Amino acid sequence: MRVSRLMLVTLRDDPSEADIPSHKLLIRAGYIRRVASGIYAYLPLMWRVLQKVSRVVREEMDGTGALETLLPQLQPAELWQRSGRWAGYTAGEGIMFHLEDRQGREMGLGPTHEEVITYLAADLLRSYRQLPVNLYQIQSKFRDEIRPRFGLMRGREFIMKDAYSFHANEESLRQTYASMDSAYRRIFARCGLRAVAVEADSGAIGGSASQEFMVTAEAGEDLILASSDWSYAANQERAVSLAAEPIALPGGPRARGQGEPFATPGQSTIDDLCAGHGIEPCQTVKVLVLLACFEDESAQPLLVSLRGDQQLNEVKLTNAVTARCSEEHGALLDISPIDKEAVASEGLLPFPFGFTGPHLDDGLLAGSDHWNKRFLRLADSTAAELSSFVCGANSLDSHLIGAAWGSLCPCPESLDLRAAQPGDRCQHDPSQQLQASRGIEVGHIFQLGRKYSEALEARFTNEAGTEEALWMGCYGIGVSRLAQAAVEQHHDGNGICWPVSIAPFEVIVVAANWAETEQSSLSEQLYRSLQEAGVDVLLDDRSERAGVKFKDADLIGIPWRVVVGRGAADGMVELVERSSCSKRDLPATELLEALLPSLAIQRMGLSV
RNA sequence: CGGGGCGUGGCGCAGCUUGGUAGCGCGGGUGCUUUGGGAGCACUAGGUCGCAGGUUCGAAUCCUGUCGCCCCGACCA
Repeated sequence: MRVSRLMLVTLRDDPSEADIPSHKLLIRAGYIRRVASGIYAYLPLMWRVLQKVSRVVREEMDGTGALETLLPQLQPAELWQRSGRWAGYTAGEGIMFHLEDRQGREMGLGPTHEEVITYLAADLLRSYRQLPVNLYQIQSKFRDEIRPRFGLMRGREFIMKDAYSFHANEESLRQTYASMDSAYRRIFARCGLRAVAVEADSGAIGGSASQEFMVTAEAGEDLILASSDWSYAANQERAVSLAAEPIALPGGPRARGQGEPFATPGQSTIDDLCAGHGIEPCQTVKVLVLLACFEDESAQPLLVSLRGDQQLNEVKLTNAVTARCSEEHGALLDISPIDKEAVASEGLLPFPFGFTGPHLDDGLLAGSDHWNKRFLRLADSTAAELSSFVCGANSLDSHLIGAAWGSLCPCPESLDLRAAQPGDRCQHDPSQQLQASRGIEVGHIFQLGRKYSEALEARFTNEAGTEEALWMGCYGIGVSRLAQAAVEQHHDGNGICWPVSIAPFEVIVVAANWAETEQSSLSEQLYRSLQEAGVDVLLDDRSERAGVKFKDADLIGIPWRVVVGRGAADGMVELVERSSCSKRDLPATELLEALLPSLAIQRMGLSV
């Protein structure tokens, strides 16, 4: 390809719409253009990058025996209703674009394809003899993100590779999951990305085990907590850790564990309370009053007890509430704090906000119009383990000191609800501390189990001749996000430094002065011989000044530059490597033998 | 949705406080000179200042509404 024919439009200034380096560079270098919020056009250079990434993905997926397919993006609501996800994905903060067709039938634009693929599996998979199978596709996904961001990082339309596997038993699922894990590591390495695998929450997709692949980068949206040797790494929403040991409350339980009231006028926060009375936050139990809203329009008040120095992990809480209530009430749509206004509009007497204790009585809910009349009571284990503590007295301007579970009130169900923090001791090795780093999630693999196959009645006949639900896994890679993540990891002050394996072109031949016949004809000759050698080569045949061409070549990030300049008369050219800036002069006749071996190695990406 | 910010030639911005009919840099076109790190000079085209109302003799500027975009939180490949 010739640069003069490439519709290359580069920008000198950073675009105002972008903040992070990769987003700025992709726009400046003429790779993408925004069409609407979170919706981008992939210009010819970008499309070549995406095709190269896709090729790596295909090769590795095909290598595991997976089958490429293409599923509809327009999907009937019915399938989503059967899996129980329609309401969660369309109501409230749901992310599915949805519409009605001319007959009034509801449809959704696919944000993911578990429903469709399971529907097909139900139709096609009948016997254990057909299993396991793993189907994948590379196509655009649609998600009405609450906040699109950072160009291709979080778009509302983006390219994803999604795969779904079906198995006769859990062991087979684990094997495919493991082979996807290693395929993913090869894919990211081949694309030149430094990526790490971290434990993850399964989120709305559901299922049991799940692992995310993170490209480490400052601009990453996710917080990773990892031990210093990286033997443990997890997304913060999933991470577990050991909380600091509590300091025992002097005096232990008082008033037979009921706690002694003391006046705490206006001290409605942990900080105020502790500062006013010489108490440590870890000696207190704070009680969060929340409301969970469900698909069936029911609402469940929650009373969550946490040790005062700990923070709630909302993902863990959401999972806990879902596990306890979704069977009866459908999808959990939202959890939010209950405030004064909500209490009043529900026709209830005021709650003692700021002075709430875990013994708050269900009687407060008796007059409720819509809410469940009993609190769902949960406690983080750090709170449950306190032998005596300070907590709200459930009346204004008063707390209790020396309260104990059992005497004050029964200890609520105890589970892990706290957010792990950087600096916490690791569970697997208390001598190590968790450290924070940021990451861009480029892949996610799940063991789904039988959630979808049961909902959509995807069954097969096993060896014993009886029917059972298929075991499923699903495996995603954000292809367009991966491409931008590569820029985030590979750029410098002059522009992008693409890894050879996913660069739109591998080599650019730059004639310093196209008007000089010696330079232009030697350039043409090298261009042809590189093409014949199977190299993806770009020829800058523009009659721009050399400086402009060098700047553009650096900006768009072609890994190798061959400069045909003053030495052309003597048959000499200059070979420049973009990433290292290393330069060497050599006879044009030796270019191929100098370049091809390096290219052959670089095309394979990082060594795994 | 809550909080913050921004919409002015293709791109990046100034002008707005204190209303008087739009300017700078880059980019585009033509010509001459230049030619290895975003050239110089000259000429030139291109904007009803997001949109709709209102105030005013007069609005890019003041007021109201509305739309769009970006940033911080929940969502996720």
